[in-house]
Amino acid sequence: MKPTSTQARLLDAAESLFSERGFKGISIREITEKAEANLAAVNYHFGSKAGLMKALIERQIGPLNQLRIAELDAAEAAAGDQPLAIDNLLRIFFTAPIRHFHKPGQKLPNLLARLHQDPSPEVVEVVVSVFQPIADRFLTALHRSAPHLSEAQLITRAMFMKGAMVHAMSDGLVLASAMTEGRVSMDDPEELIEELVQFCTEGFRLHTPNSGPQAE
Amino acid sequence: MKPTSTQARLLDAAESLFSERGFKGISIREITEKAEANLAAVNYHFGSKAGLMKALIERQIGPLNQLRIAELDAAEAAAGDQPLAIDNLLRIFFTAPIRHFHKPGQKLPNLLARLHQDPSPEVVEVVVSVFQPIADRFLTALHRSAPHLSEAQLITRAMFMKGAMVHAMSDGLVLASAMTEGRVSMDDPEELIEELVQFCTEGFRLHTPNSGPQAE
DNA sequence: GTCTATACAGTGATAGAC
DNA sequence: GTCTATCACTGTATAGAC
Repeated sequence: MKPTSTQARLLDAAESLFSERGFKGISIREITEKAEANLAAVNYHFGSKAGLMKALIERQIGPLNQLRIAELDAAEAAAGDQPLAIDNLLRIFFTAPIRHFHKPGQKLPNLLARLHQDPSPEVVEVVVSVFQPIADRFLTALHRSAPHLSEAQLITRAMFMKGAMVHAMSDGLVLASAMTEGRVSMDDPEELIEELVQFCTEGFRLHTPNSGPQAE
Repeated sequence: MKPTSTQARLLDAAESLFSERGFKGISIREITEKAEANLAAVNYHFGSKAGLMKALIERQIGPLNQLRIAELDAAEAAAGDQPLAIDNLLRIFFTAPIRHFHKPGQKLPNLLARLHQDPSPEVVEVVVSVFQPIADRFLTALHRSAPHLSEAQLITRAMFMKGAMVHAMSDGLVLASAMTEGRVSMDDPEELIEELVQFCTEGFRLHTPNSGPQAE
């Protein structure tokens, strides 16, 4: 099985292996063996193991983020001067990645979830470069859609939202699957999207005092 | 600096090093060097690198979970037959760990967040053994407090909740800090607890149809 | 029991031949 | 573009000192 280029075979092999066992859990010897390439091929084509990971992440996430930004642009154009309703905004944010990744056997979200928490500078650099633009774009829109929140509240709740999404998508959900012993929590992506949209929308709508103990 | 036992020095050194750079990111040699112990000390006292991590996690999390379960027991006893209000239940769940960990320089939550996503069997075993009991306990209570939700909805939203909490606690929040460039989202733990309680309470209260597209 | 030195197979990376 | 040889490093195991 060597119908494709060495680069493509390396990317495919690395994607499935990293997704299964994590970045640090896979050796480039395993990758090159599965891809039927030489040990040095990774460094030749991608510069390093981290470079290979960055390439495969961008291959998957790049188009997805382009799609999300295009949909947000369209929705904002249609709304004119009006800010988007929070649930519409969140639906745009969640739909593309969940539809794309929420399939049986798709393990890349697990890898992404782990990368979001990885402190090594090489990994941080990749994650920031891939997700920074889309995060900025949605935070700005969210700020317009939820003007009742202080900046600290907005960022905090955006963290809650990101945590909920990342967690829900990484099917491994190691604890969850161990906890629930195989009872899948939700297998229809459309249902998961809607649950997540509703859950977070309510959270963003809430208007709470933003500091200190004070009576209502 | 060798006032304490070798075991204690190893635990302290490993905790700070793992928290900074992750489980796989730190070598036994670095740990034993910082602890002024011999390379083989880790394997002698803890059996393996994973055994050392398990010991330090249990040292920190064990008492915290005991406290949470005691508080839940007390609240349920006080409520008699009545299920607890969702916000009270969540407040008990969040308060102890956030008060304990939400301090400047405290990086253990970052490690815990990463461990929750780590696929290696050795790590999964530790995480499950430490968090399974408390997860079961709270899921049961949550089921009583939110009887309007199907089991799939309950588990799904519990995942959202866990994701939000874990994400909010791991201050690194690599993306967040990069995204917001140092603007701390929320430094008062009590404020963070209350934001998280309110955010998730609204999410659990929601009553949505639990399958298929159907008009309201 | 506790600790030490050392050996072993595995890792990512690289220089240089082809 | 590919390959081999080699480097410094990793976690682990064990023999033996105290």
